[in-house]
Amino acid sequence: MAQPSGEARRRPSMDDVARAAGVSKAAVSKVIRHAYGVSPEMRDRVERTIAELEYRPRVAARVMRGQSFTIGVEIPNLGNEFFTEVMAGASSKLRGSPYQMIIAPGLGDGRGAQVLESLSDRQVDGMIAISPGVSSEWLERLGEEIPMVMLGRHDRAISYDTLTNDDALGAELAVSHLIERGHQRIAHLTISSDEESWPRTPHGIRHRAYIDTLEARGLTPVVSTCEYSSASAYAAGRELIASGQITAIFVGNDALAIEVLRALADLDLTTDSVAVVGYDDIPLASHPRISLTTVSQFGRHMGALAIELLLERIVGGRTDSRHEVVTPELRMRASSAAPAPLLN
Amino acid sequence: MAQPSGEARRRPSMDDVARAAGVSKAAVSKVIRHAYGVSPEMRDRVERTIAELEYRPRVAARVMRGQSFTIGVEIPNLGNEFFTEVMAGASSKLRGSPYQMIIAPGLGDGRGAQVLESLSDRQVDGMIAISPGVSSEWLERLGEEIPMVMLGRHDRAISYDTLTNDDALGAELAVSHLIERGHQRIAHLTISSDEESWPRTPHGIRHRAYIDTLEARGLTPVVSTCEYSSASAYAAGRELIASGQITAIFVGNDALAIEVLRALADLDLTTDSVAVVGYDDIPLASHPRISLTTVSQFGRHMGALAIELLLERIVGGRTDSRHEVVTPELRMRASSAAPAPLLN
DNA sequence: ATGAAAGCGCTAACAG
DNA sequence: CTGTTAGCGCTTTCAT
Repeated sequence: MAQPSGEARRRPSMDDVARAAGVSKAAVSKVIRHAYGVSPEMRDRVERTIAELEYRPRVAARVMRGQSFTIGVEIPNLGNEFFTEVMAGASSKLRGSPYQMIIAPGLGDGRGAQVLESLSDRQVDGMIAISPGVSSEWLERLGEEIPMVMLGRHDRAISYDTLTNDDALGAELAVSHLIERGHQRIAHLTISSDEESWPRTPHGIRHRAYIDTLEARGLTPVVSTCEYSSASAYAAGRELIASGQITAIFVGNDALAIEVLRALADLDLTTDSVAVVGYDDIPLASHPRISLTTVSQFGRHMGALAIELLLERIVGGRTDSRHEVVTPELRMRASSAAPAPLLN
Repeated sequence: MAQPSGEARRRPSMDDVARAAGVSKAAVSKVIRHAYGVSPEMRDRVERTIAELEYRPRVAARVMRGQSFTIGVEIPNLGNEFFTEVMAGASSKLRGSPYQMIIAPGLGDGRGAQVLESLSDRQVDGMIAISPGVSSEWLERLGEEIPMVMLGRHDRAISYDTLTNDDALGAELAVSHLIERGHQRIAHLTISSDEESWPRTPHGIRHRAYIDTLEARGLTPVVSTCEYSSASAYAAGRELIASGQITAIFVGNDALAIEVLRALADLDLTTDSVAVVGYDDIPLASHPRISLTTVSQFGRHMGALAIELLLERIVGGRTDSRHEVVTPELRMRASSAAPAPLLN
């Protein structure tokens, strides 16, 4: 049975293995790194001892001299299925590689930099992040220290890679679709952020494209903003619906759009009264009970692609930056029916 | 502007700070650890230099001597909202503490131990995990090395804490509710696992309670199992519904229940034909389009509680184990209507 | 092919 | 109150 707890057992070190196997630490090190210069017999002996002692190298000690074999991923919000899809894509791409992924959840509001710093303090071999609210100057400096790929940033960085979808196209697809369905009074619900970075964030670009598409058709934009929370999206959506002035809402992303559907239902309305279109195509959007028209940006694929780019830097040694853009696609579902007569 | 990329800048070390400030490393160390024995002037000078050089201690070097100020969390599946709720609760509890949380996503099937090991290799100061598929002997050994709290394990461990909800009660609440609603032919859709551990996993216990509750009322159990995936749950749910032999399904958790709702809708049926009850009360369950009757086990609260238990060990030095049980509550919603006449 | 030794950046005794 | 010193467990030249 287990020993009395509290007496923390010390785990074996490389020295213990070396001693037990009657070889040098260097030999053990070579064996675990699959490095050259070890005879089959030695390898065998060492591996046997490692198994016997259940030895596992400590990452920290390893990091002091070499790599951590760790990829850090910063994710602003665990509750948004789009992000978890990206993680899933990344995770599956990493399978079979010696790299392990750790996720650092965001701290909300403008604290994205803190999370990136803490990942860097851990000396991950590379990182993937989704941090719209960090200045590109700051990121450029971080990118010089550590391989990095940023998702959803439209800046042409030189020290790190970016991976986005064509947000302008996606928003245009969404809005054009509503117009083609016959909608004239289309609102946009988006996430507010600071004036400074806003125009280059995904939401800022979608917003711009929404405005442009409407104006090109001579229609009037109606913009409402909310914070990045279910409650805020619900409230803003409800207000928009209750105004009775619109027949459709293009929402900044699916997670928020689903809150708008909630508000709609709470007002005893359906998407036949007010059409709703989202962005991301999270798995839930295809659920028949939700059936949300949306724009797919292929989250899983983006996650996998991000890992590819990162490994090109880490393993392949690439140092020039790449900027990949994924082409989004419209997913037509039941939430974007043709407009009913205006409520008032 | 940024330097040419590729020329990775070396980040300053404690030595650099000491040199620049004209003091010893020890002094710098004391300042960043807020340790005793530093004069205000020295503290001031060092802090100024730290800010100037933008110095941040490297976690790895720190770990070699002391703590990592990191809490590792193992989560089997990022896509399940219940788990992300637990994370959110944990994360909010950690705010303001010097500890940072990192999440290691599960690798699927029986590879839970691997993730725990890799967290331990990183020498996190403590860890929280949801690993039903790991033997308790193995966990006891790990618990002797590192403070640990396990969620959803019903074993009375001695080297680690456990935190569960009363799964037997929860399942009984769910099944009794269906019986009271008038259902007689109630199926159970659950997640299969190895014979060995199954009876002590949350799903095993819910299954047992389901059987017992039905039999106590003289009703016949109908059990279907699936794997931990949307597709598998969908298929199993669809088959159960198509059989036409049941009027209600108690599903092992909400994520799977939502797939059953999907199958139901795809068969052009509603919960008026086949009632559905889940487990967990994820945020989506309360969405009016879903309105899933379920059993709440207060995920956010559990996450926060897990951190509390862990900090008692890490900071407070507690070494005896605690085993907390949360009392679940039924959440009645529209998905558990009274039964319609049998289909065949 | 193998091992000895230096050192990564920090913390913790211990001296002064 | 401050600085010196000895490691923590690895990787990596560099001899042998």
